[in-house]
Amino acid sequence: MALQEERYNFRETEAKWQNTWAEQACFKTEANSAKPKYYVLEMFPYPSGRLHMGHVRNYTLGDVVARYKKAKGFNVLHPMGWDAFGLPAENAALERGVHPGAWTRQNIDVMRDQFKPLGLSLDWSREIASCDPEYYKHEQKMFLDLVKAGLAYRKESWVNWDPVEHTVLANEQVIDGKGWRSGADVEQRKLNQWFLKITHYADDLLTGIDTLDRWPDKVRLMQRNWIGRSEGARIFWPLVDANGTDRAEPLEVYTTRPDTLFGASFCAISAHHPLAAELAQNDTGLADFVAECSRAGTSTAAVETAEKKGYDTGLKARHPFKPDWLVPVYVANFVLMDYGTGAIFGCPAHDQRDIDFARKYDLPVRCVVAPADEDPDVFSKNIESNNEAFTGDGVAINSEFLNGLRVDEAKRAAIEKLEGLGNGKGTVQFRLRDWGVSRQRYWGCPIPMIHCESCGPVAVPDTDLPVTLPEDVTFDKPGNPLARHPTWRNVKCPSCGKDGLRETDTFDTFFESSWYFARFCSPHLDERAFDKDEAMKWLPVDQYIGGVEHAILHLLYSRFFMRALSDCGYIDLKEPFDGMFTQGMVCHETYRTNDGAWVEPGDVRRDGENALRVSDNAPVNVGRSEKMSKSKKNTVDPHRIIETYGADAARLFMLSDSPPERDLEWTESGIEGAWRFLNRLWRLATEALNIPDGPVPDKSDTAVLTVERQIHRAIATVGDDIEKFRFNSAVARIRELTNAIATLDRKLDGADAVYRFGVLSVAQLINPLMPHLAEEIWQSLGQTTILAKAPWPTFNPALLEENTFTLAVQVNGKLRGTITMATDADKSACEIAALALPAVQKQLAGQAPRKVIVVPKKIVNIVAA
RNA sequence: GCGGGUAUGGCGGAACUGGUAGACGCGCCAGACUCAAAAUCUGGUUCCUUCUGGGAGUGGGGGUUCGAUUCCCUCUACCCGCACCA
Repeated sequence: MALQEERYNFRETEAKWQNTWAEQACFKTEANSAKPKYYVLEMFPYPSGRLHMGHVRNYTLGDVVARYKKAKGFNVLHPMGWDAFGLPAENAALERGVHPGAWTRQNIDVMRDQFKPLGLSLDWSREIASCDPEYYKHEQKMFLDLVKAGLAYRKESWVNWDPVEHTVLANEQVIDGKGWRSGADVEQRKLNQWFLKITHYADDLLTGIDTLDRWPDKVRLMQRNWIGRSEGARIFWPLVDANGTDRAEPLEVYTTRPDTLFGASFCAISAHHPLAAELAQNDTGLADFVAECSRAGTSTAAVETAEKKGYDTGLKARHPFKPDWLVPVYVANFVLMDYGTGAIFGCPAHDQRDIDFARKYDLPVRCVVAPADEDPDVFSKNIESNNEAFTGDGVAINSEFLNGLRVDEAKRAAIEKLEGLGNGKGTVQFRLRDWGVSRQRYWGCPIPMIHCESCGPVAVPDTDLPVTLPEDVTFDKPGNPLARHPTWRNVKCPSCGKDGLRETDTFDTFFESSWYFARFCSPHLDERAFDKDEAMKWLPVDQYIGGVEHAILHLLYSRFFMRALSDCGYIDLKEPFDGMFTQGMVCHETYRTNDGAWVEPGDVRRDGENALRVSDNAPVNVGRSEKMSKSKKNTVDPHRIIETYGADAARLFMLSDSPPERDLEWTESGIEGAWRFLNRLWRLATEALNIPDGPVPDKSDTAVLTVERQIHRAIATVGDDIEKFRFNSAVARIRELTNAIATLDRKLDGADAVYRFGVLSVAQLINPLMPHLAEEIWQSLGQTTILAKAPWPTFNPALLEENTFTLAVQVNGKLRGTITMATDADKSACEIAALALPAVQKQLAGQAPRKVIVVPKKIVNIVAA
C-alpha cells in the first residue's frame, strides 16, 4: 500500500484515482434521477494552446462546488467544452501557415490532456466545441429564426473598424477607443452589418437585474450602467432656411433637461446626422468639417483634449415654446449620432459642454435654474459671467410658466406643455445599442444569408444548412479569405434562382458563448440546438464561475439570448445564470533588469534583500505583483507545478491563500507550504492505520471529548464555508482540526477511536478540495466506497454544544481577564465572578462600580466610577 | 469628470447580527534530531515599555455607544468600471 512510503507519492496516487473515477464514470450526470439537480459551470475556455494558472483557479473553484454538491445529494451537471472560434487561430494561420481549424483542434487535444491531471469532476461525455458544424449549424438556424422574429436585421451604419484585425468591433469590444485585442486606434466606417436587437429587451434586461440576487453587486451595477436608462423628452424644433423659408421637416432633439428649455441658445447635430449629409452636398465647408469629424479618434486622450468645434449650417430652429425665438443650428463634433436622436439643444448655463461651445462661438448664456437658498439675480449673474455650468438641483428662474418649480417638477411641467402643443413627448432613452454581429473574418460561424441583386438578402433554406466553412483558403494577405475564395461565394438565389453571392461575414464569437450552456443539457442532439425539456430541467445554471472581464459582454449577451430564444419558442426562460461568481486574477511579482528587460521568475535568485538574474548575476528590480502575462514574463506554468507538487497541492494553494473573489499572488513558498500540509495529512493518516475499526465510545476522557466535539464543529463549519465560497476559511478550519487531532494524547481513554474518526472525517472534508489524497486516505483506512460517490459527513448537533464558555471581563471596555464559566451560569453569577477577579479589584481601587453590563455567554463590562 | 470598491502584524488573510483584534498559513527567531544539510518536531513572533506589570493599536481625524475592524461624518491613498450618453 502506498501509505508505507515516507513521503506522499502524489504521482502514482493521483493517476490511480483519476483512472478509477473515469472507469467508474463517477462524474457522469445521471439521466433519470430523483435527486434535485445542480448545474455548475465555469466559463468554457478558448483553446489557446496551453493551460494557464487562471484556468487552474477557475476550474478548481468550480470543482469544489461540483464535488461538494454531489456529496450533498444533488444530481450534478458539470460539463466542459471549447469556445473554439476566434482570432488567434487566424493569426496562427497567418504566422505559421497552419489551417485555423487544424491549429484549434490540436490545441483542444493538448489542453484536454492538460485538464485531466487536475482531477476535475467533469462529465466529459458532454464535451462540445463551438467550431464543429454540429454545433454552429444550430446557431445558423437560430439566427434565421431571429430574423423572422424581427430580432435580427441588416442595416448600413457607422461601425467601429479595427485597422489591424481588419474587422468590425462591437461597442463592448472597444476599450478606451482601441480594439480590445489589437489595441489599435479604432476608426469609424460605414458598412452594411447584421445586428441583433438587444435594445428590444433594454427595459427587461434592466429590471431583470433586480432578480439576480446571487450575482456580485459590482457586475449588476456595471450592467445597469451599460444599459444606461435615462428619462427625458424628444422635442421637435421647426427649422427655417437661411433665406427665411420654413422647412417641411422639424429637427428632433433628445434631452434629459426639458426644464432648461428657456436657457437654450443653439441646436447642434452630429456630423453623421442625415441633415448634415444633405446640407453638405451644397456646402463644401460643411463637407470638409464632416470628414474631419469622422477621422477624429475616440480614445481617452483624443476626447479629453478635443476642442468643442462646430460648423454653422445657416439654418435656424424655432423655440418650441416661442416660435418667434430663433436659435442657430450647428453641426458639432461632440454630438453622437447613435445616442438619442443625434441632435441636441444647447443650454450653456446648465451643461459644461454647451458652455464650452457657447464661449467659443460667442453664443448667449442664460441661467434658468438657481439653488433654492441663493439670490437668483446674484447667482445667475455669476453663472452667466463665468465658464462653469451649474448642473445641480434648484428652482426654475427666467422661465415664464416654469418659474418657481423645482427641477423635477419643471421637467414634468415642460413635458406636459410640449405634449399639449404637439411638439414634444416624454420618453425613456437607453445607452444600450443593438449588437452588431458581423465580422469580416474566416474563423467564425458563417452567416447563413445569400445576397441577390433582385431579392436582396435571402435566408439560406433550412435544407441547405449548415453553411460550412471551406477548407481551401489562403491567409497570405490580410482581410477575409472567404471574400476572395474563387467559388465558395457563388450560389443561386434560393428565391428567384438567379446568380447570388453568399454573405462572407461570420458571427462575432460571442454568438457561440451566448447559448452553449443550453447545448450542454443535450449536447449530442442533432436535429435541434437543444432539447427544450432538458434545458428547462437544468437551466438556469445554479453556479456560474468566471472572470469579471465578462461582466458586460458575455453575461449581457447571454441574458439577451435567453429572452430572444424564449420569444422564438426554443425555451421559456429569461435568466440563464442564477448564481454568478467572479473570481480574482492570478498574479505574480514582476522582475526587470536595470535596462528594463523583463525576467522570468525561474531566472531570478533572491540573495537577502537583493535579487539577481541567475544566468548572468545582473541585478533585478522586484516590481509589484501583477496579473500573470506573457509580456511581463511573470507566468508560472501549471504543468510544471503539477509535475513537481501534484494537482492537490496546486488546488490547495489556489484555495487557501486568498478569498476566491480577490487576486491571488502566486509564490513558490506558498505552493511549498501546501505541499507540506499534504504530507502532514498523510502522516496523520499513517498513524491511524493500525487502529482497528470501531465505534467512538460514549464516555471518554475530557480531552478526547474536546477533540471529538471539534470534529463535529469542523464538519458543520466547513460545509457552511464551502456554501458561502469561503474556501480559505474552510482550509483554516481543517488545519485547526488536524492540529487538534495530531496533538491528541493517544494514551487517553477513547483516544484511538476518536483519532481514527477524526482522520476519516478529515478525508471527507478535504474531498472537494484535495480529492486524490482524500480518496487515498479513505481507502487506506479500509473504506470500500469511493469518496467521490459518498455523501457529505453529518455532525451531531448535541456535540456542538459546549458545557463551559470563556467569559471575557472588561473594565471600562478594556480586557482585564477571562473566566471559564458553566454554560448555564446566569447573569448574576457572571457578575459576581467578574467582580471577584483580582485584576478587576485593582482597577476599581475600592470604589463601587457605576454600572455592570453582562452579555450572556460573552462578556462582562464593568464601568468604573 | 461620473459611478463603485478597498485599506487589519514583515506578508496572505480571520473576526458570525456592535462584545476577548490578529484564527489559519507564509516568513522569521530559538531549541530538538543530525557529522552536516534537507525533512520533521517543540516553543516564540502586532508595536512600545521602567516587563510577576503597564500602555498603544484595524489608513488619518471626529462622532454615536458601557463597548467600534464592524455604525455615522470627514479627509487621504490605492484599485476597478464607464466616459463628449445631452
